[in-house]
Amino acid sequence: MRSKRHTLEVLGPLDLPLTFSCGQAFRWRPVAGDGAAGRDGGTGASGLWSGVVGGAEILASASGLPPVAIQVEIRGESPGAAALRRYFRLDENPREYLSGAGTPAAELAALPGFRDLLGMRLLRQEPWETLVSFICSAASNVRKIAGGVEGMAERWGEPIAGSARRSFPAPERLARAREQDLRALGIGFRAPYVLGAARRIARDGWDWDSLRVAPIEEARARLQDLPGVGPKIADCVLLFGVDRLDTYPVDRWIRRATLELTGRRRARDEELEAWSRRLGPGRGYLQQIIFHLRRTGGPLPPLPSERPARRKAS
DNA sequence: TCCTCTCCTTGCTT
DNA sequence: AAAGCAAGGAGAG
Repeated sequence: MRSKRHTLEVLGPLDLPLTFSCGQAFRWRPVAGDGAAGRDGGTGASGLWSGVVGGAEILASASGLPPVAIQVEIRGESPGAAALRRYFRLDENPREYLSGAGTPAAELAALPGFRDLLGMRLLRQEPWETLVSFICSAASNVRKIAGGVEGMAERWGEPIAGSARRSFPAPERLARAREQDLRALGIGFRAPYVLGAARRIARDGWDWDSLRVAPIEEARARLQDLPGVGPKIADCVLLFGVDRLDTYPVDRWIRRATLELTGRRRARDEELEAWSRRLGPGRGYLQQIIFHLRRTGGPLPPLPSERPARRKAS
């Protein structure tokens, strides 16, 4: 099968390495530099990335100066250029999530380093793969999660024509796996959760589309009914898998960062989530940037509007 | 109902 | 080298 190529024009800033490595997706990896070079040590210095979307391997790279674009080469069943634009969320400009001067979102954007991260694109990923990925994320790290997800694809996924990679296996396929074989991939105590979720969905069916429009509390409750899915993972699935940017997943890093931003010493997760609503409808995207900012840039200063008023000396 | 504690795998870090 | 730690969840108390 001949591979197809597309040039996807980008609205707004774009940082492909950040987009693929920030912890939202787990099947993108740098392609070693081609030819005699090949000495980037897997750092992606060649600028070329390989990922799997549906039944296709996508080779992606960012083209140079404005107009910025993503060059893609597709192997396997092409999802089509329109679907890839959706996947990369190229129809939106991330700056829109900061609109509204004087709002907490705008204050966030003023923090040092924040603007440099606007090239992070929130991918519209496949819900089922997102669910499994984040079930595996419990008390883990990006590297281990990626190993587990890739291992499931290698073992139970469908081959992709013209590619060495495989699609992510459907729930019905994972439901037939043995727990022991899942554990062999290194996902440990999360194996029975993955298996349980796969079996439930394979047996009872699952309507992802209704999660896209359901009231957020109802959507969260439905996901949390699955084994291995609590509040944090439910929110991640909603955010990354069904395009619900009106979620604010609270993990230990976001908890710490949000406490700092609000200038509070302690708060329950629900209170942090309630505060996040002031960040507007794009708070899920902002969460992802805050996460990265907090992990790489140290403590965050309180936002001006949240800073407790200083008492005047009497 | 809500909070806190412990256990659960694995592998890398200190 | 033993202990700590990592994008949590489930179960007990």
